[in-house]
Amino acid sequence: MSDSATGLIETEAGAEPRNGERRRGIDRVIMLLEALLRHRAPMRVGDIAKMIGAPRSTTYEIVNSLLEAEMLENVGTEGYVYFGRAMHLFGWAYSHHNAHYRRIIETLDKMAAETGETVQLCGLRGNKYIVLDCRDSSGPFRISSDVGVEVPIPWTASGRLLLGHMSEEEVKDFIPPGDYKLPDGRVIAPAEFFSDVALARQQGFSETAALADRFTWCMAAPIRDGHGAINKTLCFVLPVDTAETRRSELLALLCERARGLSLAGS
Amino acid sequence: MSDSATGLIETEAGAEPRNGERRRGIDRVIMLLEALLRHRAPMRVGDIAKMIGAPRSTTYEIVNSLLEAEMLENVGTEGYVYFGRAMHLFGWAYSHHNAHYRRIIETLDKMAAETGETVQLCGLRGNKYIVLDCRDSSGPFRISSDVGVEVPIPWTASGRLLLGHMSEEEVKDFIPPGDYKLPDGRVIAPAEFFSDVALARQQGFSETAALADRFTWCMAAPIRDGHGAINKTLCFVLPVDTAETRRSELLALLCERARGLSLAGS
DNA sequence: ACATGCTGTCTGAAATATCAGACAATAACG
DNA sequence: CGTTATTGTCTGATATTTCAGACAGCATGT
Repeated sequence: MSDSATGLIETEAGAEPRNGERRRGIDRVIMLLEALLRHRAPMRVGDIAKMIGAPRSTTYEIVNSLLEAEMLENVGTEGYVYFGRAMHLFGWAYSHHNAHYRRIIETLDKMAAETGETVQLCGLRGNKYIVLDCRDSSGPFRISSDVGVEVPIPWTASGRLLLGHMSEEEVKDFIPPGDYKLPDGRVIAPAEFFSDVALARQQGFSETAALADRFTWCMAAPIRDGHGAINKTLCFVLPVDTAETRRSELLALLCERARGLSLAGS
Repeated sequence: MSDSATGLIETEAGAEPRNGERRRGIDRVIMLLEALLRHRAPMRVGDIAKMIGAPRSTTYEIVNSLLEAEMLENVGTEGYVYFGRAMHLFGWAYSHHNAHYRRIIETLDKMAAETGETVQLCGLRGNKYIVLDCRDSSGPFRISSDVGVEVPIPWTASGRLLLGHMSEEEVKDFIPPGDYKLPDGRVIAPAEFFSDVALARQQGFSETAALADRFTWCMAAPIRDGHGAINKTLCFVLPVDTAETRRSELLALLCERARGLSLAGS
C-alpha cells in the first residue's frame, strides 16, 4: 500500500487492455464493482481508474453516478469509496427471493447457533472456489473468511466435492496448473487431487486437514440440486486440533443437514 | 400509460420521461436495478423495458451485459430475470466492511436467537422508511417484511425516532402529505404524529400498536452514531396480543442492546 | 383461417458519452 | 524553495452506443 501504484493493476480477465480502446460505461461499471470486490477495501478514485484501466475523467464520472444511486458510498473523508447501501438491498433481494436459498440460510443460522462453530456455504465461480455465505464461530478462536473471495479449488474440501461430476480429464483441463500450489509453497500432486475428488464423490463428503493453512480442519458435505448435481456445499471450518469424537459428531450433523437441503432428484 | 400494461409504469423519481430522449447506459442500469428492487420478483425483459421507459432493444442489450456479469440471473425458463449472485457478494462486502455494521448484525442474530421474535434494523432512504436487515421470528406466527421496501415514515415506530432531530416544521416539509394515510384508509393527524415524534425523542424509544396492520405491535430503539444522531433503529415486531409483561421485558432488552450499539458521542 | 400479442435479434443513423488532456489546488519531499 | 504527485473539474472532438423500427418465430384467441 505504501508504494505508488505498482501491483495495483491486476490483469483483467478476458479484457484486452489494448490502448486507445473505448469502452462502454456499463462495462466499466462491472469492472469497477468486480475490482472493488477483489480489493476488499475502500479505494480512491485514482486507484480504481488504474485498476480497471480507465481514464480518470471517465472514472470520476462513473463513480459519481454510482454514488448518487447509493451503489457506492464515500468512506472516510479522504475520497475513498466502497460499496453502498443499495448493494446491500439488491444482495438481500437476491438471497431471499428463492425458497431454497432461504432454507439454506436458516440452516446456516441454526447450525452456527447449535455448534458455535464457523459454518460456510460454498460454491464455484468460474474455475475458482468461493464462500457464498458464512456464520463465523462465536468463540475466541475465530477463523474468518471473506465471502466472495476467489480461492484455488484444490485448496479446499468443498472444491473436491464440487468437481464430483467431472471426469479426471475434465478436472485436469478445468484447474489452472498454478492452482495446485498451496500458499506455503507445497504443491499438491494432480494425481493425488484426482483421487481425492473420486474419494469425495464416493464418500459423499470431504475433509482436509491443515491444507490451505496450518490451523484449520475443514469438512464439507454436498447440497444437491433437482438433478442430483452438486452446486453448493455446506462446511465446517474447525480448529485443526478439534478432538476426533467431536469432529465425527459434527461431520454427521453436517451430512445430515446437507442431505436435508438437497432437492429430491426429480 | 394508455396501453395494456397499465400500472406497470411506476413514475420514475426525478426522471423526466420526455420522449425521444436518449439516456446513458449507466443510468439505465441504475433504473433497472431499482425497478427490480421495487418489484421484488423476477421480471421479463419486456416488462422491465416498460417499467424503466427504455426501448426494448436497449433493455435486451443491458440485461445481457448484466447477466454475463452475474449481476442478474435467469429465473425459470420463461425469460424471467432477477438479481444475480454477484449482487449478493457486493452486498455482503458492503455489510461487513465496517466494524460497526458487523456488530449490529451480530446483535441482531443474538437477539433473534434469544427471543425467537422478529428483529429488524431500520433506517431512512430519502423520505421513506426501509428495513435494512432482519431476522424473522422462528415461530409459526411469522411476520415477514422485506428488506429494502420503501414504506411511509408515519406508519412505523422507527420512523418516529428517526425524525427526532427535526423540528416540527422540518418534519412537516419532509413527509409527503399522502404518507399520513394508512393502508386501511385511516389517516393519522399530522399534529398527533408530531407529538409522537416528540414523545419518542423524550422517551428514547417508540411503540406502535396495530398501526400499519392490525396484527403487529412494533417497538423501536435508537442506535446513535458518533455525533449522537439517530441513523438506524433496532426494533421488534411482535404479535399485537403479546402479554404486557413480555412486552416490557423485550422493550428493556431492545433499549439496552440499542444503547450498546450506539457509538459514544465523541 | 386470421388477427393480435409477445419475444429475441438485427440493422443503420444520429446523438452523445467516453476519452485525452489541460487546469488549478493541494500535498509530500528533499 | 523548487520538484513531483496527487485530486477533482472542465473542455471539445470523435468513436460509439443508444435508439427506432423491422423481422421471424411462437404463442394465444376468435
